[in-house]
Amino acid sequence: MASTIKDIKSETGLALATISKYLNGGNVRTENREKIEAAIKKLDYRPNEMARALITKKTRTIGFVINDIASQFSGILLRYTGQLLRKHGYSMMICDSAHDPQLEEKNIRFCVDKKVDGILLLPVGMDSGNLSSAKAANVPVVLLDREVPGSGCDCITIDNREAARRAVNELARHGHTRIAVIHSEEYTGNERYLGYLDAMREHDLPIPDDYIYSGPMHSTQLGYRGMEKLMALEEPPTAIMMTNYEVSLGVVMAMNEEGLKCPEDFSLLGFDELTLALVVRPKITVVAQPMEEICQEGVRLLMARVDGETDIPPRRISIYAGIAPGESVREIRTDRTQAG
Amino acid sequence: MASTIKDIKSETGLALATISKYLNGGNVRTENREKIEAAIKKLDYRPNEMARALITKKTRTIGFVINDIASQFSGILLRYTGQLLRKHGYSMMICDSAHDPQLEEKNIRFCVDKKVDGILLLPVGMDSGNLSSAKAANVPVVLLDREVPGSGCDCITIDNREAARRAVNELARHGHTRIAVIHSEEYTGNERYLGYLDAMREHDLPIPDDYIYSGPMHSTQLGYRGMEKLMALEEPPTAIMMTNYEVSLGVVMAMNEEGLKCPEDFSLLGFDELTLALVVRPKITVVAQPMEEICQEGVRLLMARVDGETDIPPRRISIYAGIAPGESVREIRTDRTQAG
DNA sequence: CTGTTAGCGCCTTCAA
DNA sequence: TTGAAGGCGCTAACAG
Repeated sequence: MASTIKDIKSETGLALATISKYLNGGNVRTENREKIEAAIKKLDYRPNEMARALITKKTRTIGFVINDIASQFSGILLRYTGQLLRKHGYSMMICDSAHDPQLEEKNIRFCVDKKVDGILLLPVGMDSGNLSSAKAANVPVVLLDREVPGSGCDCITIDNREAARRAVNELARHGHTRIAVIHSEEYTGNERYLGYLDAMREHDLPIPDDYIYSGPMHSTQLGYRGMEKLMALEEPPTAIMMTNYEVSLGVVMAMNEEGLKCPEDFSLLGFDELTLALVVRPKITVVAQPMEEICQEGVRLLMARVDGETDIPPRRISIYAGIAPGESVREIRTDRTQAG
Repeated sequence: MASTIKDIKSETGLALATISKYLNGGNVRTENREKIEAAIKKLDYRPNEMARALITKKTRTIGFVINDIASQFSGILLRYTGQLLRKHGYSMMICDSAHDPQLEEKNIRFCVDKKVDGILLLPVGMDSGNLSSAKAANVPVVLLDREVPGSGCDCITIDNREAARRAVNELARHGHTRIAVIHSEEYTGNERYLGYLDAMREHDLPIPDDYIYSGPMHSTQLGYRGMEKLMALEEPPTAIMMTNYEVSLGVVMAMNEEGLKCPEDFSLLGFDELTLALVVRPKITVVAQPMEEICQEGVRLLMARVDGETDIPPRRISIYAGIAPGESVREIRTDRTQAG
């Protein structure tokens, strides 16, 4: 058995309240403080967090419910967030929703049951019903990377639609007119698809149905399947906009298997500056999400809510995401395909 | 305020014990059960896990303390482990040590303070002192992927040394005699380095100091720096053994920057069948770690310990890791370099 | 099967 | 500043 505050009591002969006050940073006579400190060291005493939380109703723990822990993007977000929370004296409890909305609901409930002080959520879907347990228990939730309509939560995203629009503009500026998109129907995938449409209309470019490939969620498979289709087209596109990192992986795999090269055969434009952008040659041009900033803002807002800020209505913070240039977009001079 | 068991009491008029028994799966008169269930639904009652854990001393939560949450290998391990634990009715609390042994010590202590029932540890270093808080609190720990000498814990690893030996044999079989290694001084890096030495001696191959590049820990930087050095050698190796995934990333990046190709300029052999092995052409030959099996065994052993198995001495389970062939190793016919 | 009675380990009034 | 007493929400003996 671990030692308890009572053991400290019998060791020092002091009253429980005195010891408790010391533990919580109160003023105690120097003489007694030394006694207590000695006893703590001797008995290797550690306060029981459960008992403490039972009374104070604070665990100094934040739950991070994440859509897909196996994705690289998640890993980096979690790394930053963990560091930031630690600076605030908070610990982090991570739960993986594995792309499953029902699991997400369970995870949120689990965090609430574990009495976390707040939740960071990178949501799987768009269903604000998943948040009901947190709402009922008055646990503040901050959304990261994706919005959930009607959630009433603070939310940090990048300017997805606008960034996608700028990216596709880049393709048009290089003379591309046959531009395809592979996107998911998730929040980010859809926003980026809308940005693609914005840019295409802006430049008065044709948008054949064949040039739009979509699936329920971002995955390597989605990119792979989409690229297979696009390559098989009678009049294939010259450029492809890939709405997320995993999709990009799939596209590159499909091209590899066909022995096709970028940018000679296809110009590519993706999202996120992760492994792929570092190791594949030529380097792929991507929209680079400022992940550290997303985490900073998210933690800042959540800490404010946890500290009792309750009167302020939900905020939506949109962070600018720039384009990190690579060599995956070639110049097209005439209407016909031609090496750049 | 959330409702408590007392609210159920006043709602139903039953005694606390009856309700408690129902909650814990005991037999209750049908009539009362229906009353309780109705009250629970009406008040949206959820048992307070803290109060419950305070008495039972069981949280049904496992802590997973991981060396580097940003690595892909970790992400996949966490995904599998979370699924397996869930099947056992356990939840998982993930803590990132970010390659920092001191943080690892804090993380383990944090898990112990949070009263987890057991800990899965993918350790940063070799210091069993980090485990003292778990030892003192009698919290079982199972080591994953890496051993910690003197830890007295169950441990699941692959046959690192043997797998590396087999891998280097493969290089020798293709006629390579000038084989270099880039390794870390961490447990896995070192074991794999020993396997390299085994194979080199077995084939009576020279091991110039220049062909061995090492650093304190696995990182992209280590691979990048190492490859820079190897490429600059007067008599460079023809093949390179990379002792982990991040190292491989760095090596490929360095080769890309010099415009060198695999396998024409260098034959490569790595570890882990992750993104790199999927998207880089030619495909890189790697030692493929059976990650799912590692997790299964780890969870199995930990569950046994948690269920009170205390008399059995620590077990070391070593899992066979095979080679997933790619096209990154070319054939060498004569002593001189020659395209395969 | 049900109800009563003690606590789990700690914090927080109060009075001294 | 200190000590005694009560209670956070729940479970685990008992006795009925």
